[in-house]
Amino acid sequence: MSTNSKEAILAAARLIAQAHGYGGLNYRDLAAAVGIKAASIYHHFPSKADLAAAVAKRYWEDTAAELEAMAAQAPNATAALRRYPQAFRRALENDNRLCLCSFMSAEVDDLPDIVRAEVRAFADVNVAWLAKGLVAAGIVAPDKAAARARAIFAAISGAQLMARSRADISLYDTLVDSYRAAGLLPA
Amino acid sequence: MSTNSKEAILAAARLIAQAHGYGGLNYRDLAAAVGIKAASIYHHFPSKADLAAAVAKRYWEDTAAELEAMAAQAPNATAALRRYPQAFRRALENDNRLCLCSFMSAEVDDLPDIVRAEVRAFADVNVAWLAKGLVAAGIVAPDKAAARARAIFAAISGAQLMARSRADISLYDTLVDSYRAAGLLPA
DNA sequence: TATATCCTACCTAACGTTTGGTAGGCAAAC
DNA sequence: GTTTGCCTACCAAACGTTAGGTAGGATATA
Repeated sequence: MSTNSKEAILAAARLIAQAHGYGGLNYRDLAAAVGIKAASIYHHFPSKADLAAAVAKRYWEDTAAELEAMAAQAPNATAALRRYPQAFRRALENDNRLCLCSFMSAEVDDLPDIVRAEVRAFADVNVAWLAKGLVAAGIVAPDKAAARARAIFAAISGAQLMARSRADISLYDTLVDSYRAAGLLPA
Repeated sequence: MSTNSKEAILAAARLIAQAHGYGGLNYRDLAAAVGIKAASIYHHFPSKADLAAAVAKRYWEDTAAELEAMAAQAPNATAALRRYPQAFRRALENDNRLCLCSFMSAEVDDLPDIVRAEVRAFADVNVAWLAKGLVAAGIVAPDKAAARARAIFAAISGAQLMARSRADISLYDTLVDSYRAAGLLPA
């Protein structure tokens, strides 16, 4: 259980923070989820801020890898873009959880600086991937790609938030459909 | 200061919850903001859950009144719809705050039932107003108005969340512009 | 080969602080 | 003379964090 514990802490903390936020993440529950004692977490992370920053960093790194894999597997840029909402759907599928960085965006005033930086990196990763895809698919001109990418990211985040508040994953699907029908997402 | 204190508590609690959420709302800071002692809050509200429910209820009541006034003042339904994003912009203008119910939607797992019910009522109020306006403006058919209204509400919520995380109100404006350009909102 | 030293991973126990909430009193208003 | 509004003074529980210790494995020295 050498390096495994650190990874287990990271994974469990992510799940807790996706359901309860940074403020709702506490060492006793986290330790219990991992199967160790609260004080033992300090062997792996010097503080809650460092832990949360590591969790958020890992979160956007995993998301970046997932999006790259999605782009690589799709037959073309349009098909990859069409699958983008699936990435956010998975959090809802996973016990009605929220995107970690949506939750932390709400808590931004109470976040340590190092955590806030990682939360912003998550948005940057998403926007960059979307912008690249929008240009490759010929949907928008390169100079307008970033703005459209941000709009898609924000709208998808909002859809996930609303669906979560009702614990209704089909609501997420119909919201995505509405975005497509309205022309925000490629149909 | 008879009924005034109760109103002052309600108002101060709303501002705190819009910045720090339900979990971040605490009696000592709230009392300090009002200018009384923490224990005195219990004279007006029997518990934190009751206080938060009252705050959320007042929040959607105020929003409903504000939206009705907006509809009444606008020359037509399309003009009223165009002003909808202004309602959410005001929270950002007010020290980069978030919609109370967006924050609480994220915290939904940790909310007392009576609070959760009021949070959902807020979304219902917004969706109903939007749906009515969309039909009146002839933008969508009556049977599709609710779905489109939900999409607009979710997208605007997401835009506010993203803009808040960057403390950048101009980002909110460009997101709204993008929604208009894409066809989600009436241009 | 035996032993001394160090590191890793975790523990128990407690720290000071903050949390929501309670008990009881006191002054003014009705 | 009871109700209203707020107070002081607490409380138990939970919070992030620290101190100090233990068991076992790796490494270096004799």
